[in-house]
Amino acid sequence: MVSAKQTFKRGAYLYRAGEHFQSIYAVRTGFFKTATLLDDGREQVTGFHMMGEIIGMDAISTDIHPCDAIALEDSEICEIHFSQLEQLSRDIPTLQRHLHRILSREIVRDHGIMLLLGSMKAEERLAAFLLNLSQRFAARGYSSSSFNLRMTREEIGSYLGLKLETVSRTFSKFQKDGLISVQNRSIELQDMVALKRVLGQQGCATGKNDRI
Amino acid sequence: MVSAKQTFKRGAYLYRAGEHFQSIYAVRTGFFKTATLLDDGREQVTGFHMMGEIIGMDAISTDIHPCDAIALEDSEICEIHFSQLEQLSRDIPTLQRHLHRILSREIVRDHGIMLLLGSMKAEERLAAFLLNLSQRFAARGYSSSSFNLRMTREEIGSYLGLKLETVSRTFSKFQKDGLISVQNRSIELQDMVALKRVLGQQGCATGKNDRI
DNA sequence: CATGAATATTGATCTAGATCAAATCGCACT
DNA sequence: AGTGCGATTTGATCTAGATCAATATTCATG
Repeated sequence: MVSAKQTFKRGAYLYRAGEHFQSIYAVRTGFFKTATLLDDGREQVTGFHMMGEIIGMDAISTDIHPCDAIALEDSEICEIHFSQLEQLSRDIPTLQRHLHRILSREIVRDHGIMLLLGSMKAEERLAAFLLNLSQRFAARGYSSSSFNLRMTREEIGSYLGLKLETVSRTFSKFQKDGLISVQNRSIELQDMVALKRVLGQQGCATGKNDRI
Repeated sequence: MVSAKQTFKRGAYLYRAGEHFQSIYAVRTGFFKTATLLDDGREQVTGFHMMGEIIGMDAISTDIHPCDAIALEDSEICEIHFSQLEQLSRDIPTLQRHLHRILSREIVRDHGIMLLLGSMKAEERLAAFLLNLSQRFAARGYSSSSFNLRMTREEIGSYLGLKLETVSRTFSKFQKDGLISVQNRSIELQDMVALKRVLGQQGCATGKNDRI
């Protein structure tokens, strides 16, 4: 069911929008983005995916991938043949339950982003984004306060519903205020409490910084 | 597995955020909204649900409902006991596949809203919203051009990431331009082609008007 | 190592939509 | 039918973030 690891160079497509669906993919190492190409040529980023996360579940409904998945750094993935997974999960209830939880978790994650896009302002969105990355790195045994962004300001902006200039300016402001230290793609969270306070300040989902 | 129909008066809760998860629900008649109550008391609407649609799938991942589900008019629902559904879907591959498609469709739907919230402007969002409702009514055998909104301007705004005044103003503008006719909750789409053109105009997901 | 193309920063200005405010309308309930 | 509250509309103003623009930095490539 799970095929051997495959490697993808930075910039390589794991799959493309429109391709037939056959498998979901587990990121083993590296970093991916998923994105939809809009008619006018711009792209909308729908997610960033790191080690241990599953991509491709949005294709189950139509058997066609609705978005592209692109490696943001050299990466390894495990292909999971979906009908074999379904077959197996018929015999192993625990696996079945696990699959359903993973599908549902994706829905919850998306609701969190809808919340962010629908009700937070720029600083809150960036703070939520950084804290979410931090927490995911921490869960994988990496530093929660110091990491490298794998994506451009434009990709962050697309994901958060902001323009790249706004992303850049907000990073600069956070740095000026001593919340973080940025130089290019390298980020250090210097005052996580204050970052959480940015999130929690006004008219938004407080305390729910695991929302993304 | 499927219990007898239950009825809910307008305003009644089908379930509340924080409650233990046991079942998903199929809307038989009527109209529901799902919403998360934010810490500051405001609510973020995450979806509107009509006849034939399934609610509650976001609770599978944690066994706790992350949002409220509230009837917007007198409604009937069918409760589907989820572990019984899982049990049954082990024996009936077609059912299993169907369940997976439904879960995945919810993910795709959410990605559509993320797209809308992240890259469309007010008029485009409203046009997408109206066309989506229209298409869902049509699919159920109701008029695609004339229907009643079950929700307030504020709820529409919360769903679309707009303030209620903006929703109202945009409806008025559409009416002035002859695209629709509104009086209170009753809507008539008078020029669907033009509405689609609003959607498809600038820097947004054109032609993908089934996106919501 | 040089060169050019992405990527990022920063400033100046503009605008869509938020906010504040005030009528008006419509519906539920006595 | 009257009453009162929530929902809606519309106007006036304000502002966060978009847009336009110029420069600086980083990185891939021959």
